[in-house]
Amino acid sequence: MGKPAFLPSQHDHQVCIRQALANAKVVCERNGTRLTAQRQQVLELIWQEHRPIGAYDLLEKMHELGHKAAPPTVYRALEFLQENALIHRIESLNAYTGCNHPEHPHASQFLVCQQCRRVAELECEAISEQLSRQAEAAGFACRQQTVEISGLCAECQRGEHG
Amino acid sequence: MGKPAFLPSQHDHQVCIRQALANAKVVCERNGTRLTAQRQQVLELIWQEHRPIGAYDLLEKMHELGHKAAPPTVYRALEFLQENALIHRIESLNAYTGCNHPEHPHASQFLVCQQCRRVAELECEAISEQLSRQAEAAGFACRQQTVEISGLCAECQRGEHG
DNA sequence: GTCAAAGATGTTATAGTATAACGGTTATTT
DNA sequence: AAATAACCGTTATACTATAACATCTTTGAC
Ligand SMILES: [Zn+2]
Ligand SMILES: [Zn+2]
Ligand SMILES: [Zn+2]
Ligand SMILES: [Zn+2]
Repeated sequence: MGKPAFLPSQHDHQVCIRQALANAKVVCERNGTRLTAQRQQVLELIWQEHRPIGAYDLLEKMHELGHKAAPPTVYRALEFLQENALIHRIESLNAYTGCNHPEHPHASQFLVCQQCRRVAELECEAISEQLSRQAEAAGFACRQQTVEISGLCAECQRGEHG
Repeated sequence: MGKPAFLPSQHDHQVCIRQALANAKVVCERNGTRLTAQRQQVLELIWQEHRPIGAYDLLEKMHELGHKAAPPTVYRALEFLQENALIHRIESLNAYTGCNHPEHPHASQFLVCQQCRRVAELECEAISEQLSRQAEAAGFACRQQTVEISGLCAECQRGEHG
């Protein structure tokens, strides 16, 4: 039994952040890409919570930290982080969230809570393979999967988030 | 064996359009909603091709037809058509496409060709149920599924679209 | 038929998301 | 050190979507 998809609200999130940064360094080293201070800052801001965050909210947080950046700055960092599989874009929210297992390629499925807006990343091969199979049955060559499920997380079903 | 997911480029698309309009009338009647001239025009424009179309492209087409509309006009029509399950929004494209079976509720999966930009709508219960099951296993109450697969359709794999 | 309520549309302005283009700086390689 | 490539700053602009308020139309009750 692995980790639950949604970690409890009260988990030690500093561990998540530290792990994410450590992973990022390894991944970039392996990829021969540069995790510059700016890119790392954006990644850290994304990992502040298990909630996707929009580009302009990131921008605002950077301003609060005294880093006067313009939109292209944050979009470039986002592009880099996506290319290095360190973050995912949640299409249904126009927002970005940290990847849980950036060290290996994978197709994810996202559970998006409509109440608390937290996101959980599933990595269910049965689903991704079934999708690929159905696509191939239609003669379609699958390149990328976007799977996002909206609903209510367990805590929100119990009314723990108002 | 039902229809193929992607109809051949050369099929008689007038049949698709007529069928879509006939379906729309039935659905709205049943729902007690009004398919006004404007809403019908937007639906027709969406059904001009099996390609998702953006709101502002719709707007432009309406202008070409002499209908001087502003963005809220088209967005309202899109909202109505979505509420009546006559169209779907493709999140990964910010675009809209006609629904193939608006007469019954369903969870769809979309195949989006990156080359010719056509879209096919699958309605595979095995997939939607497996997604629901996985979500529930994580304690998540599933309300809506967004499943979009990017890749190459059969014709484009054969180089038929440049 | 009249009238009130609800629904639909028109209009203007603005919010939110993303990229183009160009120039300058920093890091890496030769 | 010079050449190259990668990265970053800056300005402007494109693209997507909604807020707010006025007007018109349809519907249903009386
Ligand atoms: Zn955490
Ligand atoms: Zn929640
Ligand atoms: Zn057709
Ligand atoms: Zn194609």
